Amino acid sequence: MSEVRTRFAPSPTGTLHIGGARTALFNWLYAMNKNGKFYLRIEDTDKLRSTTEAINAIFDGLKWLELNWEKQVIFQSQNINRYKQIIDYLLEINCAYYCYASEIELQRMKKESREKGLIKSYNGLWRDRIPKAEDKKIKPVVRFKSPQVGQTILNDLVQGKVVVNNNQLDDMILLRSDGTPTYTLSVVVDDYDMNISHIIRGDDHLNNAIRQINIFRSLGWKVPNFAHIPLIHDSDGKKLSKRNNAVGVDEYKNMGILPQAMKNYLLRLGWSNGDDEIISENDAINIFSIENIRKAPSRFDLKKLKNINSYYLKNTPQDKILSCIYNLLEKKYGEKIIKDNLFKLEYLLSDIIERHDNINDIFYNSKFIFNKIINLNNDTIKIIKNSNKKNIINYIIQLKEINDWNVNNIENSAKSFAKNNSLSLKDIAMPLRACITGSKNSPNIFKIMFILGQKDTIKRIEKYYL
RNA sequence: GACCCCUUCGUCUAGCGGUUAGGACAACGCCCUUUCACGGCGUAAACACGGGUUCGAGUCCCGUAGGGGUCACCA
Repeated sequence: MSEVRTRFAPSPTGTLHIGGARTALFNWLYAMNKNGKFYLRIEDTDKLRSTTEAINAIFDGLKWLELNWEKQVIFQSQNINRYKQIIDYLLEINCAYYCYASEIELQRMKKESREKGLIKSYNGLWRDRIPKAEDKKIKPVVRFKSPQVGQTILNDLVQGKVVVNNNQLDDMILLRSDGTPTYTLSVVVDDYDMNISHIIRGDDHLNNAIRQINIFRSLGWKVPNFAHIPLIHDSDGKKLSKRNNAVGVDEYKNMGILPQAMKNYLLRLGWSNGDDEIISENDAINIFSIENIRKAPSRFDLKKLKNINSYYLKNTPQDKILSCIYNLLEKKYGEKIIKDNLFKLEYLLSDIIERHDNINDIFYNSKFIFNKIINLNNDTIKIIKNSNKKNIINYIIQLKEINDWNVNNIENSAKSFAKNNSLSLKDIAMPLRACITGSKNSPNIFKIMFILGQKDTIKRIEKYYL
């Protein structure tokens, strides 16, 4: 069997779209599964819309997801001459022709066919026509001679057998009037030149596949395997749009999602292996199969992504998570403050991770460790206001008497104080939490007091109780 | 409108002719508990509809309805 080669071929018009990321993932997994190769091709034939920022965004997104592509990246803009050469050949073998139809004529044709309920918008006017001198005032396009009788059959690896009557096929444009080749043609040429064995892409390309198959055949080239995967929808069942959704992978990165979680989530969207939910990268490579891709589109669910993220957060080595947070801390605090207090974060990290489902929240809820001054919010103001001041002041005295400052002693002191004063532990713990962390939620407050140290702890309490 | 594709709990899905229709997320409840989480236990929740085929249909076939995609000198 020949080598499996897949490709991800985005057009660089924005960020790496989440749907594109999944397409890339599937292509990558399939190639890895078959011990094949995964290529990246930038479809930048539309120079107006393609930007270098967008190209870099694609690189960055794929790198973040660790979907490694073959070193050689193909840029379609660099293959223009090759495409033209193929178009010339198609012209030569009478599989393509010049079309001199004017814009007005084209519009009329389109209108007519709409009225008749036809799918074609071009009626083949110039198929067998020889241009007169006056026709040549118009810069022609080159059109493909689509077969007009019979059927074109696509045996799609996901969609199954798709049959289209050829009388519905348009003579699509291969070369624009400005002399640049179109997507439909470039894709075919590149996929052939790159020796792509499996084309895995969104099913919005399903109709294109039928047309492209005919180009492959005209050229006498072997038609690759197609797998058209369903699109990802938003929570309303519509195509994901920027308007209501975070659509770029960079947005999820900034949200504090781990790439492993993103990949795991994307993998399970439309693909499954029994009841497996958490799938390691190695397992994914081993068990991935196109047969298990569903045909129906699936909706994007941020809650589930976050749930998976929290799983990966808990199961990723802590130093890795620490380095993610470190980047955020560095922007907020100087290096010195971080250095002096990092051991405290390290001590509390697993307790903090347990409480949150993304890096940002972990960072946000670690700030009390580094902040010199603890500010209160509405919740904590209320807690302190409703607490018994005298009790806390008395408790501070007891705190000062602790000789061996460790978690057990601190906790026991609070418990015995509560007991001796007929209070519940909550009556002590909550006010402490409020003035020590500035929040009504936190990890075990006694662990926090321990790692902050006796002096700082008492200082923080006294700020609001003296 | 035409063509193509799709349809199991709210969501992601298992199921490949005989199941009390399973799991996960979310929701809700209880337990644990200094808070929030984690964890544990539990509740509620689905085969779009109508015809066939069959002893038997979520599973096969045909309609209907609904949803999606495509109909560019964009990719």
